[in-house]
This record gives sequence, C-alpha cells and structure tokens, in this order.
Amino acid sequence: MPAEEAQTRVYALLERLRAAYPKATTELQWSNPFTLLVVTVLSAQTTDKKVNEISPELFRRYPTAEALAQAQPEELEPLLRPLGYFRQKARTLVKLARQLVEQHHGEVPRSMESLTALPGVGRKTAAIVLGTAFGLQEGIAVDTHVSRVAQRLGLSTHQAPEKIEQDLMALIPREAWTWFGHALVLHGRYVCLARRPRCSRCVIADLCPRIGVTAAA
DNA sequence: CTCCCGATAT
DNA sequence: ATATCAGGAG
Repeated sequence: MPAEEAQTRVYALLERLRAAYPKATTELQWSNPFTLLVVTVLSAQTTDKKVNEISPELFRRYPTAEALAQAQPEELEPLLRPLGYFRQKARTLVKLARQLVEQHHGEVPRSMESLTALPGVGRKTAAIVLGTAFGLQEGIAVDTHVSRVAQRLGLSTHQAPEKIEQDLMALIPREAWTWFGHALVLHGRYVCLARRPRCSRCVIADLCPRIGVTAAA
C-alpha cells in the first residue's frame, strides 16, 4: 500500500478510536511518578488487574524511592509472587529504587535516556511514564497489545517493538502518541483479543485488512 | 537467543 | 492442556 493511502486510512482510524476511547489512559493505579514507574515495571507479563491488587500494600510499606531502596529484595517476594517473575521483579525494584535515590535524588527522571538507563526500564515503560505522568510525548509504548493490534491493522509489518514504534511514530501525530498507545491497549484488551478477536463489536473492523471488505465475524 | 513465572481464559 | 498477560536483562 502506498504511504499516502496508508496515511489517509490512519486519520480515519484515529477519528474512530478517538470516539471510542476519548480518554484512554492506563488502567494501572498510580498516584505520582514514582508509583506509576513501579507499577509499570511490575506489569510485565501479567495483567494490570493483578498489579492493582497488590500495589496498595506495596506502597503502604514502601511509599517512596527512599523507603524501597532500604528494603531487601527477599522481603518483597511474597507480595510480588502472584504477579509472576517475582524474584526478578523484587531484585529489579530494589535496584531501581536505589538508583533513583543515588542518581536522581529519589525523583523519577524526565528523559527517555535517563529512564531507560534505570534497571527494569525499557522504552515501553519509559514512554508510559513520560507520557502519562509528565505529559511528554517522547515515544509510543509498544506492548503485546499495541504490537498485535498494529500488525492486524496493517500499521506495521515488523515484529520488533522498536520497529513497530518507529512505524507508528511516522504515522501518528506526535501530540497523540501517548493517547494512541493507551487506546490501542484498551482496544486490544477488550475487543481485538489475542486468541479470538471480537470483530463483530469492533468500531474499526471496516478499516482492518483482516475484515475490510469481507463480512465481520 | 534464553530466562524469568504465577494466574487466568479458552 | 495451552496461550496469554502494558517486558527487560544477560
């Protein structure tokens, strides 16, 4: 498909998504940049719902980077167990907090470079924190949902998250990057499901190569 | 590339 | 039984 034609279809997509998910944001519970950073790190390969179930107790015990930096990883493990990867996440979280204290005065840094230099923080997590906590459009968070939906919509043919992000950034107006990421996550989570997409109640099915001119499932 | 890992939907 | 869940490090 010519780039120009793809761009025209993207504007139609954005309009539909804007109507369907006008205020799309994360479903993770957070109260400040530090808690958002932590819950986003914890959300790897688990559901937001599970993270929200344990995060209140986590932040009751460790409300700040300073408090978390003084913890031993082992004492976090029982709390993190239901999330999976719990030993790794416990170690990562304490290392992360210690670096925040030692290198950033206990504050969450506001640049992509500083954030991705932190343990447990890749571009996906950094883009969420920058966009959602600070309102900075520095990238598009490509997770499993964004990756799947973008590919099904034909917005990218790549598999590598960095490549998908580049394709999306070229197609989406910068001021919409953060919202667009959240919208695609919600669409992927509730409509464009991994195993069995619910195309019959998809607001962009007619713009999707999978359905398009064909009948909706 | 492999490893980390429990809970849930299908 | 198996795929999937807002990934990142070694």
